[in-house]
Amino acid sequence: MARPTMTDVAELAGVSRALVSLVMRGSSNVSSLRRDAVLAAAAELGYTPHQMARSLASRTSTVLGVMVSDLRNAFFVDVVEGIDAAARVAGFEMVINTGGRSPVRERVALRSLLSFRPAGIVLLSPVLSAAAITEASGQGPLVLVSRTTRLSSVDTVNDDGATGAALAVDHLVRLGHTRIAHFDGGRASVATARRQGYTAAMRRHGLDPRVVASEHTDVAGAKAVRQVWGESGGLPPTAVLAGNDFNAIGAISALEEIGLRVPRDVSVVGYDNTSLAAMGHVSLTTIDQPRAEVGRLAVAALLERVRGERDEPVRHLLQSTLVVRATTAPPPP
Amino acid sequence: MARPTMTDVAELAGVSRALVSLVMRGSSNVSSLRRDAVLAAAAELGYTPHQMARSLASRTSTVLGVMVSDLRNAFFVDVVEGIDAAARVAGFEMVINTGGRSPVRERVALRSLLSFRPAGIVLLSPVLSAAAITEASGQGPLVLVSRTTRLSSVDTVNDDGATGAALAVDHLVRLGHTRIAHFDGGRASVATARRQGYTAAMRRHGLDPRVVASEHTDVAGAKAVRQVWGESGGLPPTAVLAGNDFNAIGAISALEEIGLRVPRDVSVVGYDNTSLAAMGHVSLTTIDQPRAEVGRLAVAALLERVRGERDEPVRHLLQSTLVVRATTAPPPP
DNA sequence: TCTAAAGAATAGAGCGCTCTAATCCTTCTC
DNA sequence: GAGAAGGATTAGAGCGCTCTATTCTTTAGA
Repeated sequence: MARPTMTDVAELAGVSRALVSLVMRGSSNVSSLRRDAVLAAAAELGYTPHQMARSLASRTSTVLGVMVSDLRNAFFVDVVEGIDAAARVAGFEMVINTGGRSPVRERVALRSLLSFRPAGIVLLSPVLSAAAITEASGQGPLVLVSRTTRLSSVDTVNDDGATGAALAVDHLVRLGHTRIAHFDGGRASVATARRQGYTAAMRRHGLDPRVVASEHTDVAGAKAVRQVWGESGGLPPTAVLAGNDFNAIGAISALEEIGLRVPRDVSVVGYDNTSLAAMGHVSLTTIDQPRAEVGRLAVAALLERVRGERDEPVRHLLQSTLVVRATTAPPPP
Repeated sequence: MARPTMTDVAELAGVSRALVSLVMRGSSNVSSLRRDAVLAAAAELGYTPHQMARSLASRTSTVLGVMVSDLRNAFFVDVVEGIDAAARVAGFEMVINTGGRSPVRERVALRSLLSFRPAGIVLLSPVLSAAAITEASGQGPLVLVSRTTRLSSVDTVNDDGATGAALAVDHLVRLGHTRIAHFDGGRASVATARRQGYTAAMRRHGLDPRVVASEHTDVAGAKAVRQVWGESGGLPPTAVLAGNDFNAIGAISALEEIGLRVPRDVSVVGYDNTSLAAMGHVSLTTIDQPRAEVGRLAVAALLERVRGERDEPVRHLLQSTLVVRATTAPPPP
């Protein structure tokens, strides 16, 4: 009942264990006679190589570890799919782990991933401490997605949040808006670039930036709306650039609750173009990041390090695009 | 630069490798003197046990493999979180893999998972062939979530879709609806129970069931609406029980497009209570499954098998609850 | 016919760990 | 002070595989 091992296959095929190993690894220096015998024996026994024993003996790994800070964020899931596709093409297998946006849990998850001695690690928007990242980077190639670092042993893949935010501002200005608020992403690692891009773009247009503290959740988006429109004095914005799509959805709900129509009274732009934004019922104007490409680049960077083709860090900065849907329109007269 | 091994720690601490092994496994038969020395040495070298070598030698595994058919479905993600939490408590680590709703990819993913010789496997709503499941179940404990089987070597955790659907019908009937349609989930494995529950509940109320072929996507939901309301002859339904939340969202969009208001003109009920449904902007009446509980039960079932505490299959059928939000109301007069 | 070279197959050590059995200390008892 | 008992420690084999030599075949060349 025990699972068959290489020795079992070797015995059945009447060859040595080493030959079985060669066949399983697809070596060309094997006569087709023996190869067929080995494959037949393996099939008969239902033998499949023991991945762990294999990587232990070869001191190599075909595993790419991926730590996702938050699986509930559709953006990350799309990146994961990109990673998976690229990894499969390269003959690697992806193994995911999640940290639930908690530094402690992320640390545990990362440690668990590392205990498999993977060929490399991708951290998706980790909230981990820089120290933990430094430590992990000593164990092998490491790529950071949606987070920056100064470590030269670590590669990064980020979207150009500054340009993306500027795209949104330009779009709104073109529609005629002048009072455009930004709901900030708070401690999210991508928030800084977006905020700076927004502020710079507003200045460029000769407009006053207005950054409202918020977070990347729908609850926070709703709260920010109630705060801004609840204030007395000053004219309220006619447009909002939310920190991400979730925040935008929350904002829209809250706006409609206080009797404002989107986009007739207020325009709203999201960020990330999650599947949520695309749904007919929502139809959110938003900024799209090439998510599959993010995953692909992360894997590519990792593999370059794995193969020792590169030592210097690479910093990918991906261009975003504007996706116009139904939540933006000219401001009310 | 090579990663430290047990031998390095043993030498630095001035003890045998076996003793280091005992300390790392937390054995109580070690003097605190030696234990401290070993731990100090391990800390100094930055040693962490090599999980693969460990499980190879012990012929055991602390890995629970999880194959998720579709990470984009928030429902599964919630179950995964439940699995993760339960696994961690039991001292196991979860490793995820995804099959992208393709039988071929799922097969690859499952094989990859199995090559790690995990302690057990959870398949989340797989579209895999029954043959592949049978084969995998020979390799170790296997739990199926959101899919049924007759295999006695496999445990299952499902929600009671029939009762859940009945809950929705009862709610709508109570509001006064009599023409209630059901948008079927097609080939999704949970669709059958929901459909049967709907049909039975309608009959129980003396109403005519009306099942519309659809799928578990928003596009399909919209299409079903256009089909039903595009028909000439007969009165259209005043309420829809969608196959799941995505389908419901699509249906709502399409209804609004053809000028019908939800819930004033038509009531819509979803299924799964995904985070989507809870968002203010959507606020969907839906059926809630205890997702974290699903994950917990799956892990529990797995561990009972791992520990050899049980041989007969267990079939969990979880009760759902109705969550009333803003998409259901009495029918128009 | 003999030898060299290339190709095919294998022996055996070792990857980093666990586990069994054996050995080494203490301490306790009479 | 001898022997038993029991806890602490270690030696060494082995998990399922890969990898470096090494050996065995075969074929080609002179």
